[in-house]
Formats: sequence, structure tokens, C-alpha cells
Amino acid sequence: MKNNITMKDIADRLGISAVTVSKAINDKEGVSGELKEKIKSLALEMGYRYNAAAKSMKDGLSYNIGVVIPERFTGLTQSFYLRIYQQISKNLEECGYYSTLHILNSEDEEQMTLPRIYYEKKVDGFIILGQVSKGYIETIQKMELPKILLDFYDEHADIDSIVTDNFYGAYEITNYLIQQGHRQIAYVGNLYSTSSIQDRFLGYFKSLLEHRIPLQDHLILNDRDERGKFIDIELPESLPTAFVCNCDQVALELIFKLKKLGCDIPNDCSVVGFDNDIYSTLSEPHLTTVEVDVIMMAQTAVKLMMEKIRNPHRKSGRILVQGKIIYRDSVRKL
Amino acid sequence: MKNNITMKDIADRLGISAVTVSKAINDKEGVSGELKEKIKSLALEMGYRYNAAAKSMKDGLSYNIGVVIPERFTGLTQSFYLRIYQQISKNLEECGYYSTLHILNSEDEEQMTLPRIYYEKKVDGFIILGQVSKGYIETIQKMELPKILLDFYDEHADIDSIVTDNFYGAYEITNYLIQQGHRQIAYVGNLYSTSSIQDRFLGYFKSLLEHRIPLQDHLILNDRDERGKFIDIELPESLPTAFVCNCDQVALELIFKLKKLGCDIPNDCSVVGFDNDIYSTLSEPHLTTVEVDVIMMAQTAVKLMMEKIRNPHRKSGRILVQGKIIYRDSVRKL
DNA sequence: CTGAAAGCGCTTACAG
DNA sequence: CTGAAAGCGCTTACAG
Repeated sequence: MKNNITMKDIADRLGISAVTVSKAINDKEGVSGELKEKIKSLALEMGYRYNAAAKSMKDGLSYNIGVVIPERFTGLTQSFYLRIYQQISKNLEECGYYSTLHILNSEDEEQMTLPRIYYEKKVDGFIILGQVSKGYIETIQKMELPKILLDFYDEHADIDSIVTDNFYGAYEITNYLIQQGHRQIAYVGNLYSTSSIQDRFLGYFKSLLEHRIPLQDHLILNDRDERGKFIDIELPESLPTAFVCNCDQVALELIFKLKKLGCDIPNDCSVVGFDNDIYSTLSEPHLTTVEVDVIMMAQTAVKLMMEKIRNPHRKSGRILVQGKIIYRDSVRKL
Repeated sequence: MKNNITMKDIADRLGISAVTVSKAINDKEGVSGELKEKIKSLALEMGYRYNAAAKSMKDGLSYNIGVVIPERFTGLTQSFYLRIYQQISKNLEECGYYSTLHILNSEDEEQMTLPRIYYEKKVDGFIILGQVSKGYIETIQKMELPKILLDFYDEHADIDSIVTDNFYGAYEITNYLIQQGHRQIAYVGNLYSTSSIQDRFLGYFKSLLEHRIPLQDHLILNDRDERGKFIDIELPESLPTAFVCNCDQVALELIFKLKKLGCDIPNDCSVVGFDNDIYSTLSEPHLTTVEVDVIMMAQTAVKLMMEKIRNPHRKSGRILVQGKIIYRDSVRKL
């Protein structure tokens, strides 16, 4: 680049040393206020731009955080992780950090190929956004960099993680259905697909237990195969009065399906979702659901990452981010 | 970081110089094949990671591209730009480049505050994804870095831009409606909101002109205010037989609205959209629409950026990326 | 094919 | 308060 002004150039124009310019520009001690102002205004005038690469080299930090999202979570219909990523990027910027997105394709995940940004020291830490295979987690584990699992966790790994309180959210919304008089309540989701779905199921189950409602196998409805691909939901012969869906998207699908069967929502069947994402307001009626706090999740992840960079021994364990029920019109009081 | 292996460390172990290690690792000439292999395998064994910051400093390149998306295009309901961003990020990686996302908030846009990544030389170029104010474009113009406008353009600025061929896409889909026997065709969109909406309108208009169908003011329906906020669409007293909507989201809204009025789609009214995004398959019936080629747009942007980095004088002007009509079930033959 | 020297732009630690 | 020296890890250009 042509217009390449350095601290030395500023120093020369002022007949001082680059050290002093450095101190002034970084607001460090050791420069008189007067000189500092002079330096800063000249820097501005000369169109000086700080060279972050030089600093990076000095202190071995890139001031970048890598965010890894498995490709399968980023289709046309899935903007959730991209939205979290966006928030992360915003929050990082406020800390003088930047983010680099790495979409992890399934091939790299299987072969446990770490992102190139790791091998090029382009990042100081990783946020893994979305469940990856055990093998991949183990590989990640070996990197001697701060890392955080976001929106999922793994018991065998002691990597810090931040997740929505899926268990409690599903527990609460099931309680709500029961308060509304429902007793025949189905759960929609593949229990072996992701830990989120599993935990939401368990929250649902806890609510049933507390209310002495027996768990019925035929009321656990599968919505996807184990690789996450949606399948047609098979309804039980006699319909329950309510459905707890593991996510809004599936709730929306279910509503479409029920409607085609001539079922009126919520008069014949109540349906609740989870996430409060775009799908929650696309159905008629709009979905009662559990809102996942995207802002808080991103914020927590960034804050924790900054702490871990400062102190690599910082351990947080598993942090739960509370959701909250959004009451809309898909539930009927019996 | 503790585990900090450098080329020098490898060189010392082998009793050679760092220069030779550098050549080997970068697959450059001037090392015997045998030695090169020995160096590479030792590097692997020692867990060597290349320090990109050092290279960055040497050649004044960060190997990062900044992608700027105005915040207003990134709401819960708008994943389009985030999807393009994702593709950009993927494509860049294949070129050994990485992306940094900068969400431009409206305050910074008004005050023409450039992203910090610019002032810290953290990026070698900018892709502006989504229409920004004239003032902001002018400010961007002053940066002596390669820059590309993506999904919009500005006549007064001679920044290279890449846009969907909105004009032609709307022209084609309107032609299709006319072929299907429609004559009363409305356009839905605020003509003063974005250049995309304007150009799509003009394509629609050209089709009318060619078919000697007069343009009727009361068939141009506003869908949003000038800041992009959606408003309730006011329908004309007597409904047209078809609607060309400037985007799928609005088409979906319109369908909901028409249905509430007891209008059957497509039997009473045909509706077409634009984008082929998530909204296009959420309506019943699914939308006939123009698919925007996200993959190609991202690819073109990255390719052009790489060329501009190599040769800063490279000019491409305005590149149009063709869309294609996706035929579904929202149009009826009259 | 191999390597000594110099330099990229900044900062740290120390001396004045 | 100010600055000379050394160093961060790599690469380029040149010499052998």
C-alpha cells in the first residue's frame, strides 16, 4: 500500500522518537499532555493508521476469535447460529477484538481437520457454536487455546460451555400446559440427535413426573433422523391435547400437518415451541414458546472468552442462560 | 502462549538456518527435497504453527477482508445477508483469506464512522453488503483499499459493485404472468426505499410497456417506509389478478392478508415474489419467485476482491448476477 | 542448495 | 518526560 504512514514518520516530522509517538497514541504514561495532543492531531492529519500486525507480533496475540459453526446448522432455514454469531461479533468489537467465522464442513469434522486459522495463529481462542462430533471435540481439546462450547456441551470434555437452560425452559412450559388443564401431552423431537433436544425432553419429563403424569412412549414423536435431517412426523392414533415441540420450526411443521388433518389450533390441539425464532410468528395462531436469549448467550460467551484470554486457567464449567416463556395464541385452557 | 515454536527452533534442532526452514514450509525453491521433507515432518512433530502476524507485517497485508452489513438488514426475519456472508467467508478461506464481519449500526452510518478494523489495518479490503447511505459511501470511497458494493450500487460512486439482475428478473417474471393471461398486475414495494426495489419495479414496468399494458398508479402498492420498516399494505378497491412483490417476505405477508379477505391463492389472485428465500416455502401455496443466486454472488465478490488486491487498478464496474425463475404454485393460468 | 543480514512497525524495559 | 536498544517471527535479496 502506498499511503503507509508509520509512527516513525510522525516522530520524524516532530523531531521526536517513535517510542514517544507510541506512548501518545496508546494513551500511555510518559508523554506530556501537550506533546501527546500534538502527536495525535498530526497522526490524524497524516492519515496515520495503526498497524495491528506489529502489535500482534510483539505480544503474540491476534486479537481475533474464531467462531466455528458446523455447516449443517447454517442452511436456508437456520439463521439461529448466524444471529448469535452476529451478536458475538458485535460484542467482541466492543472489547477491541474481532471475529472470524469458520464454517465447519462435515468432511473436516469427520477427519478432524482443525481450521486453518488455528495453524496460522490467526485467532486467540475459539467459540464452537453448535454441536460437533465427540471426535472433533477431542481434537479441539488438544489446542492450547481458550475455547468455549456454545449452545451445547459434552460431558466427557471439560471444555467450558454456555447453553440455554433447555431443561428448565421445557420444564416451565410443560408446567404451563398442565396448569392449563392438559394431561395428554406429547413431546416432539429425536432424543438422540442433540443434547438440546434431549435436555428439553428431560425438562418435559420432570414436569410430568412432578404432576404424576405417566410418560407414554407413543407420545414421544420423532422429528428428524440422527444426522438432523427432518422427517415426516408420525402422529399417534389418538391425538394428545397438547404438543411440546423441541423447536419452533418443528412446531410450525406440526401445525401445518395438524391443520391438514382438519385439526384446529388451539381449539383441538395446543402446540408450544422452543426458541422464539422466526418460525414462531409464521403460523396461525402464533406460537407460545420459550425464548432463547441470544443477546445474553453471545454476551456471556464473549465475556468468558476475554477472561480466559487474560487468565488461561479460568474455568467456568457449564453456564446456563435462562430463557423465558413468550405467551401467544397456540395454547388453549381446557 | 507457552508452546511457542518458531522456525528458528526447528532450524536449531536441525542445525540449519531459519531461512531454509521458511523456504521448506512455504514450498519455495532453494531447498533439497530431502531436507524439505525432514523439516516438514519435524515441524509437524514439534507442533509448529505458522505465525501469520509476522508475514502480515512483512508484506503489509492482513489476509483479512472486512464485510460490512448495515444492522437494519440483520433482524430476526432477515437472514439473507448473513447467508451471503457465510458464503463469502467460505470462498475467502479457499483463497487463504479470512473474513471479519462488521455490523454497521445506524449511528456510525450517520456519523460516517469507519469500522475500527480499517484504522487498525486489520483488513486488506472491504465488501459492503447492503445499501448504505450516500454519505457513508463517500466516506468509504476515501479509503485507499479495494472495496466492493454487494447487492446494491450507487451511480455517483465509481466503486465496483455486484448486484442481482433485479431488472431482468422482475422483467422475466412479469412476462411470465402476462403469458399466463394476466393483465391487471400490481407491483408491491416502496420505489424510494432501495435501488433493488426500484430496479425490480422498472423490470416490471418494461414488461408492461412491451405488452402495451398501461402502468396504473393505483396498482403500485407501498410495503414499507423509506427507512425500510414494513407497513400495512393498502390494497386497491378492485383487486388485480396478479401481484409482483419485490421480495418473498412481502409476498408472504400479502398472501396472509389476501387470505384473510377470503381470497384464494392462486385461484382468485396470483402472487409472485423475489429472492427465493425462506419465506417462499412458508406460504400455502408455495411461491413462484425469482431465485437470487447467493452462491454466485459471494463467489463473484471474492474473486473480484482477490483480483483487486493483486491489482488495485482493476475495475469491474457493475456486475450483474443473473437470477432464475422458480416455478411453484402461486400463479394461475387465466 | 544454503544462509547472514536487514527490515517489516511496533513495544518493552531500561537509562537518562 | 523522553528515547536508544533490542526483540517479536518471518521473508527478501543477495552472497557463497
